[in-house]
Amino acid sequence: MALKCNLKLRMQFIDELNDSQRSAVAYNDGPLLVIAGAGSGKTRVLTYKIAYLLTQGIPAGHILALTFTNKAAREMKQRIIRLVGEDVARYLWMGTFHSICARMLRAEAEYIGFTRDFTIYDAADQKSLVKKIVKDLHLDDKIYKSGVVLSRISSAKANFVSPEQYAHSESFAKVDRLERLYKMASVYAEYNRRLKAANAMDFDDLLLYTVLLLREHADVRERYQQRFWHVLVDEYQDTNHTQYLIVKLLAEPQNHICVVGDDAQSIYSFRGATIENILTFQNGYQGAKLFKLERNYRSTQNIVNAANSLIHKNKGQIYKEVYSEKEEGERLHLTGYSNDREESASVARQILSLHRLNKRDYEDIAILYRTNAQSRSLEEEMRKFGIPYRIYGGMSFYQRKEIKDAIAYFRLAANVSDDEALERIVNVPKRGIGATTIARVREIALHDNIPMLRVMHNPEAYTGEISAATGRKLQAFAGMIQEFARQMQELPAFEFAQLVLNQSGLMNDAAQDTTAEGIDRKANLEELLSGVRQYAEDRLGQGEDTRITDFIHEVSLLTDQDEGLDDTTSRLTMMTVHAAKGLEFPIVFVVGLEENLFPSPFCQNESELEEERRLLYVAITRAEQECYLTYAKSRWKNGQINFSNPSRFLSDIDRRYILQLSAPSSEPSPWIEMPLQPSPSPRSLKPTTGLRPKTEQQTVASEWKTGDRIDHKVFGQGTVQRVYRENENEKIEIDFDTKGTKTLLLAYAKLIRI
DNA sequence: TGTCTCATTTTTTTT
DNA sequence: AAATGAGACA
Repeated sequence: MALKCNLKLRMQFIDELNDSQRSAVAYNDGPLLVIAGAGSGKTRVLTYKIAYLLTQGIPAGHILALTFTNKAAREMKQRIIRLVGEDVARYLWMGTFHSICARMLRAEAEYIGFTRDFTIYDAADQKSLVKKIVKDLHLDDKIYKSGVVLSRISSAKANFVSPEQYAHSESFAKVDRLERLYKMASVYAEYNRRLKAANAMDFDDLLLYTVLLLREHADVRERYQQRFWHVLVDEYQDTNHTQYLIVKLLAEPQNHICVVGDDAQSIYSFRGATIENILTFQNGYQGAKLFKLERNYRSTQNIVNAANSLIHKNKGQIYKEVYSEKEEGERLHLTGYSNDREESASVARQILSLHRLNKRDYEDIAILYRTNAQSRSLEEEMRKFGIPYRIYGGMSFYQRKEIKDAIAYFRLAANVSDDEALERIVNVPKRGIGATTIARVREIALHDNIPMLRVMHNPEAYTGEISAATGRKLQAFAGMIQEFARQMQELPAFEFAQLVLNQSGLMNDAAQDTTAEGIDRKANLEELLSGVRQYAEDRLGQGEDTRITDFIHEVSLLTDQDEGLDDTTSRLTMMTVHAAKGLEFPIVFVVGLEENLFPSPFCQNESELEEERRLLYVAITRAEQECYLTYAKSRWKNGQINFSNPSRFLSDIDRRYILQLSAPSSEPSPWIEMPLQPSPSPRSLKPTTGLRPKTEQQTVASEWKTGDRIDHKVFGQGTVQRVYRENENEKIEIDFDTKGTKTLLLAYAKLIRI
């Protein structure tokens, strides 16, 4: 068996690796730093490195590989399985820092004063907690804005700075003084205290507590050090100081460590990532060997050269000259438009033309932008032109209100101290427990230092503060949760989820609501149930029944990159540049290349500007064959028109590699007809966030009837032809006088009654 | 307590 | 343009 793998691998060594890649894979004499230029086969090196170690007889369970996304981990594992077979690769420790840390922390929870069912607070939980703290400490919420406070806390945690150290840190205090955040250290301390009281961690805590665990407990540390014979880290340029400490603690004392990264692609410093980790690697690991991968296998020469000319405007990087030996290729196309609508429309038109005339697959095309908000106008134009698309980011399934509510019930049953989950659902569906009551319960809980649920269990103890009538409601709720907590131990995940959705009234509440949203909510809850069932089935055969806690733990670490892409239609991809990291497409459009957008208006100092430049470098180097750059002279932003100049980065790119085009006329090219078929598939359309029913501004199809005159943002004025239902989505068919075409719009299409 | 209306704010990227 | 939050009122 081993021999067979060895042979197989050896053949692929010869076929698929170049000299530098091969040396990096086979080097086994100490710490290893691989600087891998864009498209130079970084993932391939890691994959082969791991496969190589496996064929050397290192058991999979002794190899730890840390990646940036769950998706990257999954894909790498698949590739390794293809090289060495599943039975060899199955036990690899492979995942994001966060998921691996969570796994260790749950196993060792009691060492750090948590239980193994601790909750991971998401961004919404964090925000609501910070708001409460700011209020309780009588601070001004205009100054202590939740976003600002959280980014300060996150930055402290990314640098492994405790609240005590924060209070004495001159560098943190200096920044805080500028923002008048004099009490930041107290807010941070209280925030941590309450997370711990709730048996909860935020994302940064997963890393931070792992360091504490390993540092404070020699027995645990040694156990893991003995488990991980080899530690490999992908995207090392985007790790923060806390992650550096984790890696160091795990890799010692043998330091069989291999990190791979590209300083030119470091784009997460806003999240605490520090390029220092890569720059000083050789100081931290004595005798570390450096390999550089400089040959780009992805893009044409023009694309690589253009990207190089851009990135060379940055100072302070590890010197490397990325080159391509592919064909010269087309120059980058640069086009300016008078406004964002024209930009979107022209991109859509060009994509339609690439598809129809050049026979390009939609799957081969991506549109990248700086901010998620830019997707909206692009989305409208794609629908107008009947181009199938997929948008990453924005609101995902697990962020929908009804799903978060359902999961909050699960969370509370699993962790009765989870006050954020409790506050979320204590009155959903309505139980007559209002804000005043909740505030009182919170106050008591805080004072007695117990979970809110405990207070609700025996309200008689607080007769002065809680009336008997209210007390009964609280007790009923607490009793229900207690019952859930009990059932959770006995029932398998799916049965439990079903029970909770029914007995909590969530499902019923959605079913009663016959508006389009109600129908959607019910469908989503059912989808959640089938998701739970699917999850449980996938894990069956491991012996035990899957519990709901396994499901929530997994879900709380999911990102929208990880969501099911089970449809097979060829679709155009739209995403932020950040989300595109690590991906590649034959054709890439980078839109919105303007001052005050890309680079972002928020960054003022030179180093932040350099990060934006690296971001554009990442964007351009996603392209294999063709790259289109666009900007608009004016753009809608916060309900206002903004005028701006082309991005300064455009002049950083050597003119030799750019083909500047004048904006085409806004009329459609004669050879491209408007599509006859309705474009969007229901799945790809997400309801607008926080859609409120029955307001004047937004409306749903069910509220329209045949003959209504309407005005649509894109299509202009028209008449409603008919309203009907299909696949749980209501559709409305409209005849637009101005265009003379019939078009289908989804229920959530934005319509204005005349 | 719940619902409706009006005013204010928004500044990016995400595990 | 749209989401959030505070205040009025039933």
